Amino acid sequence: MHLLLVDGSGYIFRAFHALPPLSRKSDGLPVGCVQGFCNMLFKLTQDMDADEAPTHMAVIFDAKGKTFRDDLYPDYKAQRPPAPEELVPQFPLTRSATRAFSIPSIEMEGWEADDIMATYACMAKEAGWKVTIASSDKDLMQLVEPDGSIRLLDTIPRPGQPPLRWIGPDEVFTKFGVTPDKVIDVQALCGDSVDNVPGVPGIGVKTAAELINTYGNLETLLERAGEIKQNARREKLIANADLARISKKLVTLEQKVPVEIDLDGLIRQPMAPSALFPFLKAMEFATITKRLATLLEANPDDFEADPELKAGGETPVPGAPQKSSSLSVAKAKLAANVVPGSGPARFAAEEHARIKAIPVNYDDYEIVTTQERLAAWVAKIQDVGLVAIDTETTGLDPQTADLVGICLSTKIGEGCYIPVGHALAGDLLSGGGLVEGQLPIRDVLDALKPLIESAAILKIGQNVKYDMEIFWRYGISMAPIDDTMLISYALDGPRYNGMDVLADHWLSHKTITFSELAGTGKAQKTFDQLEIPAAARYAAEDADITLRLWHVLKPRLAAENATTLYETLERPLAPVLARMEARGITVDRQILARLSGDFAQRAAAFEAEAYELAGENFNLGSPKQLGDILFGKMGLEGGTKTKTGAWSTGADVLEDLAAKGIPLARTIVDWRQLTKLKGTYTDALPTYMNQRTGRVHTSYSQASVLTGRLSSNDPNLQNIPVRTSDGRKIRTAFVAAPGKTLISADYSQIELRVLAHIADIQALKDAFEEGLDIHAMTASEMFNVPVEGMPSEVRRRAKAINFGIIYGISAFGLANQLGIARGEAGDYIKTYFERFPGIRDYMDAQKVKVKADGFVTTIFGRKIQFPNANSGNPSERSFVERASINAPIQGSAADIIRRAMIRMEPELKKAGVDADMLLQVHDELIFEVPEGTEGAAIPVIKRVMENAAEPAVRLTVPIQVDAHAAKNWDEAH
DNA sequence: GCAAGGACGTA
DNA sequence: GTACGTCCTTGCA
Repeated sequence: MHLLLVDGSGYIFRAFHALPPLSRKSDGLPVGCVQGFCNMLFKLTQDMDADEAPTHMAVIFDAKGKTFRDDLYPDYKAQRPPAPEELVPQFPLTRSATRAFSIPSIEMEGWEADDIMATYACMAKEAGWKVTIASSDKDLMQLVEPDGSIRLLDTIPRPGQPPLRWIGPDEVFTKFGVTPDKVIDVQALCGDSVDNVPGVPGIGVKTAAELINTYGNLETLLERAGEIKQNARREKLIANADLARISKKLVTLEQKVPVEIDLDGLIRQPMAPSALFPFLKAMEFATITKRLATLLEANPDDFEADPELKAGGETPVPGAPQKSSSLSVAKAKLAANVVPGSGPARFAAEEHARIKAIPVNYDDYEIVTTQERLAAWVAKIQDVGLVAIDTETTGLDPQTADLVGICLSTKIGEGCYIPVGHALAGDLLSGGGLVEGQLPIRDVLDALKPLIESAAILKIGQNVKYDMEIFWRYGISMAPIDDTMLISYALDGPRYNGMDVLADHWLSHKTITFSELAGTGKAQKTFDQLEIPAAARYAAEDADITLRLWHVLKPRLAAENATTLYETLERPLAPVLARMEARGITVDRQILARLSGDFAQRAAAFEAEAYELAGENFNLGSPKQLGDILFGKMGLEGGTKTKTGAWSTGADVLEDLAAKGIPLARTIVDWRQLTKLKGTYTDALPTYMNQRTGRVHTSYSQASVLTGRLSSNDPNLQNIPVRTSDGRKIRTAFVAAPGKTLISADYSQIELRVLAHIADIQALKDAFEEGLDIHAMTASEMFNVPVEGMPSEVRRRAKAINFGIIYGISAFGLANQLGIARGEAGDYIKTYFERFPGIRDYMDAQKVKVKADGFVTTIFGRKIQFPNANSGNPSERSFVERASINAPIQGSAADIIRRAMIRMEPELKKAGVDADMLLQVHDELIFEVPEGTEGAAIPVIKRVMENAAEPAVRLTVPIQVDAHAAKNWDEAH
């Protein structure tokens, strides 16, 4: 891995003096630095590609406003004159240029670009990467590493010198007379007149280097200053020791900036003509446009100049002066870049309108059946550098379905289908033959494999995890990818899941449905049984529509500030989940079979008993029949109705009846438990065992939960019983493979900790800091009883209240949960709010926010939308209030474990630990490791999970993970 | 054959 | 009181 950081702000200032001035022809806007900047980006990527191509890249800018250095030393950078007028409009333009080149542009309020670069360099170094910083700023020289793993690259053009000049340890020594690690000590002494760092008056670089080399470091020097022979020098040092110390703080770069995008988010993206040329055209940079057109094999004439940026662009800005110089108009317009409805948002809206207007024409799709046409498609994909791709298979389970065809699209309106597995009709015995005219599957995969695995070609899909797993079974690793389903999820949540819904909503296009093609129910055909021409229309449409959706949705990420979420929390997780699904977990069939028998017998006994008690036979599984018997025939009191008017026979109702001495109620409860365990688990799980792997492979849905959690299905392995002893027996059937051991690692009280952090509740934070029993502590605070010897009932109530808080408490709900009166529950809540007043503030803030904005957010910026926050229906409204209180808590915890999962595999690898992540259950991760290595694996797993929030968010509560190893899940948990 | 409702397993 | 997925029955086609 190789990270390239570009010092954007540093470049602009230096280029301004080094480059000849240049004005845009049509309106005289000064753009010299912008052009130099574009040339530099182009040159950097070209020259470095030839050598050691950076795999990750970002341009870092200074943000406006104060930094910690201003507090440290109010005169810091005080003498700096205001930026020249010609430079001002070029600041935002260089940011636009960065985005046009598809490079992340990063700036953070309160931090200088240097600190952000130091942080990333430090992160990359820790990860064992190479780092190049494109800057010649001497303040960055302290980051240079003696082994060359971090180097600077001077990119300012200078006559008679090569365009790019490396700055390594030798160059640093030439400049400062010391090794890079001592640069800050030298700077502390000699100061810096440009930044107004004081240093020790009268000491320059030479003297400073001499002193530091003699005494080793600044502190030692200051301590032993009295030993210095030269009078003047000695007195100056003693008198100004504090100034030197402050200076050191000023020049020392912060390496722990809480950056929002982690390293993975900086992965290099291919340049997109649709982003690049509108910008370059608006700037009227002819030469570089031509060079990039050649490089990308794109036609700039296909693109219009960005209307926001082009000379005399239309968009009037509210409040902007009507008549003004072109310069101030440009300034005003650029400021409007951040206003919704302009800049990126406008671009996204225009793209949407443009794409939506292109009709779908099924006749334009191609069926590829010859090597020549296959080769032509391969060439086309290589040219364009991106491809929408979709696999058609014999089923929905990526671990068993076989490939039937592949569809591709590189340009909207075009698409092809490559059939490889359509089967001849016929009975089962004569099956196995393929329809003639299809290319051999091996030939097709051999031709496509280099593309699918090429780092230079972006694969775009809808629910790519599925295709990834299919291709993996054919020996192909799909990367890099973009997923329209995940982009949509990052933007809009699970609202428009599914390509048919996305196409309908964004493109107003109704796609061919699979049922239309293959029928429904038992008679539904599998894809291999379809006629190729019909299959091709459906399949090629999928690829074409996916590409259209990508063009519509991707620009919205930047426009709606969801890029970080998508790049750090969604896109990198998909391959991790794909691998977990592919691994599966071993389930002991015999244990389940024995349990099924046991449960069946005991259920039958309860069934007979129920008939006896009811005085008649009826279907115990029918709530309707049961309700009629209990509240009709037996005439019991206290029955409640469900919303459809049926008798309610839930477990809580039956428990109440049982307590009143109705034995039938207890019998039903027991029967239900056993049949539930049998039907949903012990009978069902064996049917999910994969013939090929002998394991059970769940499927995770990454994009269907409102709060950002995952969900698991087919089978759902996130609701395997644990609360009852019969239920836990099912967990003993989840076992480690021979020679392996399972590890279960779970977050302790993660949601309460997240609540303590978000709502800033000092009492809760202190309790977690001290490692107290949080429910007992709550009980002690609320009921004024000591934790020592606390009755379990008291603790139980406090626990229920804590959970209630997380769920957006109501007196009604708490009363139900605890079986107490509404009034009493209301008193509890009141007491709680009095003891922890911050909680009420948090809750009120969420309610206000959801009504005003229609969404709330997690600490990582995930938006959770509530479209009916202002519903006219009061119960719906209070439902949204409770959900808006819960969502940031549940969602932030979900984001934390997602981050842990994304980092887990590389960190295990780095630590030399062989461990396979198998399952996720919201706050728990299950691993499989070779027997005897659990001692090595557990500390790494705990470290990654406990530090998962950083560096994006520094939590103000400790995070605790408990991990255990055992042969089965029950014992490991 | 399918959708809705009820019930219940998990965090 | 939050967030899910699955099984079963029921009622309508």
